[in-house]
Amino acid sequence: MPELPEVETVARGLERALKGRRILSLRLNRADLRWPLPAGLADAVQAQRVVAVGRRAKYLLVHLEAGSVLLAHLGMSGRLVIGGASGDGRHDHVVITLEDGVVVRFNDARRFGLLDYAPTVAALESHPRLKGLGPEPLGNQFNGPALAASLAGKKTPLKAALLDQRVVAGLGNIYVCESLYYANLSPRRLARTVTGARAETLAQAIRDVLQRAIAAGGSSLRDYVQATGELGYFQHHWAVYGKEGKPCPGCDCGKGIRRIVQSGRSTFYCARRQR
DNA sequence: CTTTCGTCCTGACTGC
DNA sequence: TGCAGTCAGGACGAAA
Repeated sequence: MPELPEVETVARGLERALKGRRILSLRLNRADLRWPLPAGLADAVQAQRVVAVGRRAKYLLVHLEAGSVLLAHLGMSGRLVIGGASGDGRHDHVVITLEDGVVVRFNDARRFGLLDYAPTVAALESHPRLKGLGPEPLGNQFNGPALAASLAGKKTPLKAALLDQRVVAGLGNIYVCESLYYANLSPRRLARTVTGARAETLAQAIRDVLQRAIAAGGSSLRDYVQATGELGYFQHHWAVYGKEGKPCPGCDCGKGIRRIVQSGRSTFYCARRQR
């Protein structure tokens, strides 16, 4: 489940493999992707050199020399596999061939992911998929007061608010659970009650959790480039996510980590520590 | 306007 | 061993 740290890790690995290389072709293998490729995408990227690979929220941004940008979202199961075929190739929906024999496959069994395109960097800002996204949690715009302002008046549970990409961009179920744990805040708390020092603590917890995860992902970059496409981020150790019934690592309450369902998604938390 | 909910998709897992 | 059933989740659009 790629969230911000995983996408950041992929972006760094991709940049290392693609930067400076020219795209020779982009081939679509199946027409029934959930979000069809933009018309003319293959022609638009043809013969373009990759100048950089970046990230906005959970979107990968492949910057091309003409100033255009190829966007990729990995959804739940999406991967960008560098090199050999991924598995039996059944889910290699898009294959991009570059100079020097470099091949990137957009492989996505569940097809929740997507590719998109912005003709210019200026258009990127107002691209339908990026417009309306909240601040980057690791950027300068994100801090306690900004987070409190976004949560002000919100009657939804804090958990749901943090999953809203308009509030803060790039968090998914895992890192929301982890951040709330380290901030000692209950996922059930009304979002609008998070102000002042609480918002400051939460903003800092979000940044810390993400930075630690990126650091861990960075150490497995070598694995990422392998033909298997494995990222290694499944080996992350979480404090609460997926830990139902396990002891809370931060207190001796004995009741352990609880799992509840909010908005149809699992939430993991310590009911004693998180208030 | 805000908020909630259903939809999509299939591999991995559970239980009989 | 086999098979049916359940679960996971991001983005989006419809409904409330």
